[in-house]
Amino acid sequence: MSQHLSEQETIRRDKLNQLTALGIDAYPAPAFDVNCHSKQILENYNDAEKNFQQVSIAGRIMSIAPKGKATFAKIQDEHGRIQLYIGIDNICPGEDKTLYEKVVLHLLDIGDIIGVKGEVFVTKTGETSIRVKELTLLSKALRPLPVVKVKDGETFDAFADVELRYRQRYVDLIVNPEVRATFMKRSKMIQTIRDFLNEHGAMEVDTPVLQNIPGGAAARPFATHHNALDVPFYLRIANELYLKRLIVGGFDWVYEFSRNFRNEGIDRTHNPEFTVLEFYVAYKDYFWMMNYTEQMMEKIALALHGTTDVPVGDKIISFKAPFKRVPIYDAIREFTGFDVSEMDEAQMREVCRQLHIETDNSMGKGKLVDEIFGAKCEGNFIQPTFIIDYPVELSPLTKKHRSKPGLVERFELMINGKEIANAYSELNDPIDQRARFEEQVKLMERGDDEAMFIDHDFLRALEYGMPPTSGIGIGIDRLAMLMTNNAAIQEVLFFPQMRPEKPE
RNA sequence: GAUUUCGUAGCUCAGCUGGUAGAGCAAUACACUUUUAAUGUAUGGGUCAUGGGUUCGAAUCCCAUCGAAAUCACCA
Repeated sequence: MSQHLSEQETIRRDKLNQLTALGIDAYPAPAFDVNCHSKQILENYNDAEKNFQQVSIAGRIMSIAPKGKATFAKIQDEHGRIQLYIGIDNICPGEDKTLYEKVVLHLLDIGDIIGVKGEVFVTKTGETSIRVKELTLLSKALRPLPVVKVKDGETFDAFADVELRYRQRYVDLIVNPEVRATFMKRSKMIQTIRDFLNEHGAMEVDTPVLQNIPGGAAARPFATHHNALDVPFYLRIANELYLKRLIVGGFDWVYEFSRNFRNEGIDRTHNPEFTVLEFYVAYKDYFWMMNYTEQMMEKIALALHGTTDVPVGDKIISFKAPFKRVPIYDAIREFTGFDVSEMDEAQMREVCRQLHIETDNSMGKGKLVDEIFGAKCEGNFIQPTFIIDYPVELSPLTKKHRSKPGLVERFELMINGKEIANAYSELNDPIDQRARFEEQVKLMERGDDEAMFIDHDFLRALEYGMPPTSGIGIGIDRLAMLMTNNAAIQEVLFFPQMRPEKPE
């Protein structure tokens, strides 16, 4: 297959051939022993002590500026950038000046990965640098890297085209340090959560992604097919029903970072695959879960920012526990003036009409409440707020409220006007659960294409007895957006889904 | 899915009401052994997203297609 090459690509391939002709392997096999990183040197070098006199370091050339018989280059390793001073007499002490005159001056490019050995010193202009004594090419780059320059905090020629950045995330990561920082934060966030759960005795588990009956959420699944069994499978939309089976099985606290798949639109807050942390704790209820959740959120904010005040857009969000708790009907009353708590479906439909909210016949009472809340209330909860006590119609897997008829023991955690987590006192009454599933079937018959299927094995599990349990799902990508101050989910996913590109 | 905007050199962009493509960085060559967005001089680099149409003439106007972004709808 022939490939169209740009001028610069052709030149680099020619350089590769020249290197080969000089007997230099552009992709050598031997390990290159690294004994320090850029950051270690920059933070710890002491010019009086003359430490770091035998460093061995590797990285990617980010700039290279020949100045006659000396060349300045900057290499980037995982921890940052450091300047190299490559003097002809340092790397070519003998008669043969080929390495400098040919390789350094003509055959090395921005983007190449090299390993160097040498001593650290400070240049006249005060920049801690490495005087290179040995230089080894470790990998030749055949494509030119975008060259981003920064001066006085101002960035020039930023590699900023979002399509290119997402499709070629590797380039984005090389060239944009703040992108790298976002993903490091995301990783640290997940680590903090995992540590927090493990400290409290939770067990991390794995449950099926391929499911016969996609359950645990209201969403349209991806369908696939298993050839050997000749049966349809669905990619999971949630792992809830499997984790509850494990609670039945006798594990009292299980969690999973669940990659979920939903066959819906893509926009700046939706990717077809996304990550939800779900965990279930036996013998707890949703009040316990609210307490635990706010502690966890506070811990995450502290781990990532060193404070509970987190900047998000032009706002500061305080993750300081405790968070406000607002019953959903109170929220609706506050933002619409209507008390819908005692209304029937027809009255509620009239309220929707007055509020200019579109409804259709597939919507039951619970769905109408959800619509009103979504349209008029949700966006107002900027600071972390638990919205509690949802209508039973909306929550087929949730235990009925201990004292409020028609409601369930459920909360959603709203932050910056978006739902971040959803939790319940789990429904463990198998008779009630069967009735709720049957309600879902009726909704499906009314045309709700997101109503849940009956999962008979899950009912069977409940019939063996599940302890009272509280469970939660936390949108990890959404939380990462908040914690890294990014408005697009694509910014916190390494490889967001996009339409396939045309072949080059 | 709808609407709007965008797609020009490796990257970032300019190119007014149509006259046949330009800058900075990057690249190539030369000079320079402590530079800092290095500098100086010279040079090369483009099926202007793709395919049609209008026109004497299209990067520019029109249509379609592909890709992206924003807003909306649905959802987490």
